[in-house]
Amino acid sequence: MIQSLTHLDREHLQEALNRSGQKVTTQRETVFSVLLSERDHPTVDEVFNRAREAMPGLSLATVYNCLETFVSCGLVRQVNHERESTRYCPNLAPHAHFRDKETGRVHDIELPPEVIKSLRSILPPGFDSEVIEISFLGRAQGKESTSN
Amino acid sequence: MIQSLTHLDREHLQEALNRSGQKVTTQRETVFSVLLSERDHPTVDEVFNRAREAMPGLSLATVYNCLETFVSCGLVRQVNHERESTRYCPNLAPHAHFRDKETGRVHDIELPPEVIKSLRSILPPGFDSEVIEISFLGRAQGKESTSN
DNA sequence: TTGCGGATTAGACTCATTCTAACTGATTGA
DNA sequence: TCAATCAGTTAGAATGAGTCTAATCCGCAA
Repeated sequence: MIQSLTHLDREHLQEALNRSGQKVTTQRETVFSVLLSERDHPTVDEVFNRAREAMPGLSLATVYNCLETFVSCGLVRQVNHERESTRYCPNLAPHAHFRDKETGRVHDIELPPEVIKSLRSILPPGFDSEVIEISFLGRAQGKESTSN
Repeated sequence: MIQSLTHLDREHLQEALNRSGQKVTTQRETVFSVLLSERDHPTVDEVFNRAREAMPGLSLATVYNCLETFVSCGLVRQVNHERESTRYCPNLAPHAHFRDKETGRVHDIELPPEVIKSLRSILPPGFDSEVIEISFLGRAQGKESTSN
């Protein structure tokens, strides 16, 4: 079930869109609330299906557009695993991803600053990186939480 | 220009294929030597084009098959970046990848064991990972080497 | 109220990858 | 020696995530 946006989330959305000169639309609100309602790193298709419950006329292209918009204005992160469909994640804190081999589920793993620092330190001189992607593949026992 | 396999490399190939019950073929030798000749993380298409210089009849499907075979018997690693074409890398030592935003070139970054350890240590209890993928995105100045 | 520009839409298109089914060629064993 | 077998190869078709296109929609400002 999609929860509608809290006042705070709506503000967050509006602020980020305005900052990059884009508008708040009901489609964007709907897609954004899908991402916030169940933080399980859905694919475009999953977002599409969930969003249509609230907004039956919504088109797949729009979901692609909305998600791309969110990524470009820094509201949401893309998560890629091998060549599987791209997944989307509204957690902006620095974190790695853990992909459960068995369930396919993706968990967020908090990334302490000192680990980020030690990673940056392995870069030879002259290499300057803005983005570091870290993903684990393995098994997660117990833990039914979908994490975020 | 594709160099033909050294005696050692040919043995390496044979050993790995035999271990998983598969055969050495001239196609596999050709594709393997393409990977070793220029360690620049080529895409399937690049491998295909280079390999055809030495073996004009070679088909794309075979290149896919060979590379898949090498991956499955642990001779070669796949490198994925966002949703771009998969690249292939015959460096089996633990390493991260650095993708140059400007040139698109991929460099290998050595991964010291203590960094791997510190990464593993951020996993909560119950999470067990076999594979860790680390990729940097940024700019590499100077350094014309294609690294491996 | 009209016009403008951004957003949305359906459907066509792309292109990496996978699948399929036929063929090849080496090996086995009768 | 010949046929059977079987892994590997091949061309081309199929798949499917994602992108593009061109038409339409909608909200706002003149």
